[in-house]
Amino acid sequence: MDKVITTRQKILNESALLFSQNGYKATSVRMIARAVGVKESALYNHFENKEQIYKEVLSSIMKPVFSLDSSDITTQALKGKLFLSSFATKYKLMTFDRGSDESFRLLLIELLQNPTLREHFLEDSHGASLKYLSMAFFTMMQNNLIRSTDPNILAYQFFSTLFYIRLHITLMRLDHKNSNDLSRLFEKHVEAFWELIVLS
Amino acid sequence: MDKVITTRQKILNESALLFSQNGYKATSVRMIARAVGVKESALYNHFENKEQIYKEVLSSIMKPVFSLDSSDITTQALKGKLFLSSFATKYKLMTFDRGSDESFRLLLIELLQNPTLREHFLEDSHGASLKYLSMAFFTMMQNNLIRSTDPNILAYQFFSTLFYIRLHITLMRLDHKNSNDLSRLFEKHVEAFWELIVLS
DNA sequence: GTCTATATCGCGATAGAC
DNA sequence: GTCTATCGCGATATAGAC
Repeated sequence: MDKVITTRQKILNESALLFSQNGYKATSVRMIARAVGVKESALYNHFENKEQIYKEVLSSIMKPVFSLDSSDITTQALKGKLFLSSFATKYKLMTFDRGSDESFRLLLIELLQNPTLREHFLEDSHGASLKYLSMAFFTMMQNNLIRSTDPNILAYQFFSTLFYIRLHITLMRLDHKNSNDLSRLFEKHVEAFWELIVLS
Repeated sequence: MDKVITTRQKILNESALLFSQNGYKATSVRMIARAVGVKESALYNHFENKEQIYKEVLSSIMKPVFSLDSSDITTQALKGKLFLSSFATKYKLMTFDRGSDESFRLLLIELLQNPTLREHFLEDSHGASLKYLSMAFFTMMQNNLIRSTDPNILAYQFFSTLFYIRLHITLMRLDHKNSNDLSRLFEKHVEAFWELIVLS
């Protein structure tokens, strides 16, 4: 049982929440210390300064952009609708992960203000997913599973809807509004999308 | 010719840019004054305080969520692909409007941090557009222009891609990267989407 | 309507006792 | 590793001369 939450870990937890709510500048060291339950000066025993706390929070958030294994993508893609379904489910799980709202909020804010992170996002989360989906759609076309069209556009359309659902859900949850109806959008999206592209 | 830019107007212009770049808290009155070319104290002849500047900037940005005329939506929808095309073009024009990047950036940041604005957005920009598109798709289905499916999902998919393209373009432009290729995504999206839904 | 000068406050960070 | 106390700075905002 490593349920022992160290002060250092508590600082990171509370900071993540506060940074996502207010942004970097508007979150003060005082607020963090207060949330953690120690004095400001105590924070400096665990981190060099405010910026280091922020950087660690950010890096912990950037990681779990879920992994895409391109090695057996052909095999995967041949499953057709099941492939899309499983992709969407991974995305959905990520959306409902604990702390996901804060992560997503912080990611978006940083995306709009931090050039470095912007580059990472466009290459990793966005770029990798699109490439992965494009390949899958291309494979499906070659095997006459789906209609022939531009696989890049298809990937863009499929992915952008997932992203938008996630944004929508996050916004609702920030106000503690019920997002059950929205959560079913993931499945509905896959269902409807497949019906549109499938060769029958 | 009302090309006379008053100090007051210049304050609003420069503030909009700075707020969108840094957020509210991280933008100082000093920075604004400097950008405008006056001393800080002079700002207070035009606005009560920093917050009032911000509020005015925000309200000027919220307005131009482009207008949707639902009165003749049936007539419009019967045009089929042309309808989607014109909707996407309106969205595209908005994206490439002068100052649009800053507006969009500020809108998104506020969306994530300001509950009031969140509600407005979900009802106005998002809600109204989806309702509008749903009605259009429903009409198209009734008139056997497109395949029969859930018009709400269709609207969601069509709109979310437009939104994502806009986000993508905005992110590129923030780094002064070329967005010409991306701008053609609007048309490609309409083209591909129509091909998927059209009844042939 | 702009300036200089200043008041007051909250910020990030450090020193040193325990 | 936490505390109290404090420093120096930059923030918002105001007073009053021009």
